Amino acid sequence: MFRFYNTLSRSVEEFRPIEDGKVRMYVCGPTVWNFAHIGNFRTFIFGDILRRYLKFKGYKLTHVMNLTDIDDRIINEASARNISIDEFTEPYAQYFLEDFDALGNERPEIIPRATHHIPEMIEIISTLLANGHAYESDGSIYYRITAFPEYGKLSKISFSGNKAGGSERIDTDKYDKEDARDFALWKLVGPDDQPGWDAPFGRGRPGWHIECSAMSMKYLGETFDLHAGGQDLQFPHHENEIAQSEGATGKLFAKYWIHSEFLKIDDVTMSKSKGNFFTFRDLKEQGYSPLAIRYLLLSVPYRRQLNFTFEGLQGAESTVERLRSFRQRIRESRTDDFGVNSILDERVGSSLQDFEVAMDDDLNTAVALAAIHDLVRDVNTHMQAHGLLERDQELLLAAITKFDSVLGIFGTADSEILDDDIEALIAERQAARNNRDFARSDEIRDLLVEKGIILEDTKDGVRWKRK
RNA sequence: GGCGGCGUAGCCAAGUGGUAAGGCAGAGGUCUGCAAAACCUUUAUUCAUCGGUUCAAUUCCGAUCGCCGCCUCCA
Repeated sequence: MFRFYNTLSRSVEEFRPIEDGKVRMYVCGPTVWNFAHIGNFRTFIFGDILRRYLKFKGYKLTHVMNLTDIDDRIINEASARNISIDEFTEPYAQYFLEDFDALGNERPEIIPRATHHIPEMIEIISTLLANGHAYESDGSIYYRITAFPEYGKLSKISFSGNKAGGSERIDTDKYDKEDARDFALWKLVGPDDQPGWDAPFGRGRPGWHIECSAMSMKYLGETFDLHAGGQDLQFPHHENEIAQSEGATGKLFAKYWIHSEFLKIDDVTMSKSKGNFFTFRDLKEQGYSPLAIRYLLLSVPYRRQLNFTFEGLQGAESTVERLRSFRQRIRESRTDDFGVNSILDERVGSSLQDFEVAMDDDLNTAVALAAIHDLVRDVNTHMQAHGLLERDQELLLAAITKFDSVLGIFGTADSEILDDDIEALIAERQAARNNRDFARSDEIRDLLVEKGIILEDTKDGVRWKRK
């Protein structure tokens, strides 16, 4: 049973896809020209974990994540440089995707760009105009919220009593709209030399929400299973997507909505306006590893606001290292005996079960990680006393692979091959140690550290790992 | 003003109506030429405060204090 909190119903629900065994999900991606900060990546990492876990559960997946390229600044900048939007955004998209990959995320099946879907947007807007959910004013097209009584069902925002201490924006909007809440679907572009697209209802640019309606429905159908994104997108972005899509089709847009919480930095919310945000690359340049960053970001369940501190990141670094060492130790452990050790057999089984129960419970990554840590500790203790049997080794490596197919925190396996000169150095050091020439032996050890190889002497002989 | 979240050890945090997961850091120990790794032991009579309900509350209810988010095209 896989349960999670559905923003739409505001309750924890059992997950039932519309079509048996098949899940269609949409995640709102970043605006390409923004350099995604580390908080953005928490949302994408949880999108990735959701994706991986659905696969873990055996669902066939179609996962769409857009890269928004229709921001006014992008259009204007590309135009000013006299290059296409694609030419302008490509380097930024690549930059983002490099970070996305480096953090261990699997690429979604489809990563569409808004500017390639203008006809689909125009089609929805035309439908909305035809059925009375939209109207023209001063050449622009607006959504008619009064025509969609369910407006606000996702965010539960009431417009009746929220004016006093809140936004002035709604009342002072300069456009001539029927209702203050109405939002733009298509913004008129006046002179022909301004960048814009031709539409039956005039030359213009799409509004800020229509792209996600157009692309999600194009690739996933008019009704699909999951829609995810950062918590801040809940209103107005996702609310407006619902209004547009359901206004046009008359059908349910997305069955489940999942919003991930923000990050705090040393107890203060990270935001552009506060200027306290780091990008992934900032942290990487400071020497933190992608795995540790990923670990830290996913160590707190997605609906909790994680307090990001450098102390915590340092801790994540240690934890990840311990997990990797564990896997390497298992892989390298000697397995002279054959047979089944029933104690470990059961232990591994219960651990996998604990892991799955935790993930089933609204993707509780904190508890899922605890299941892994418990296993690591118990196996270490066991190994210390009894060593491993071949069967144990297989079981454990398979379990780790299974955990990691969901979390992606163990990283790729270290290369098993060392250069000949490093092999020679290790051998020379062993010889020196055997002669109790510890000065030379330590000298070689330091030398190898410089080359990124860390040696550890164990009772089974020397072990190495890459830094 | 409207809607929502949070306050648990030095830090990050899970969690439940029956008496506190896990990680990091710290301390002591085993092992080691040293180191590293690993392992063992240890660190909250207590879960913001005050009331209430209950045989029993950190967990439910109320109040108070503190912090945060959205309502403003930052995930």
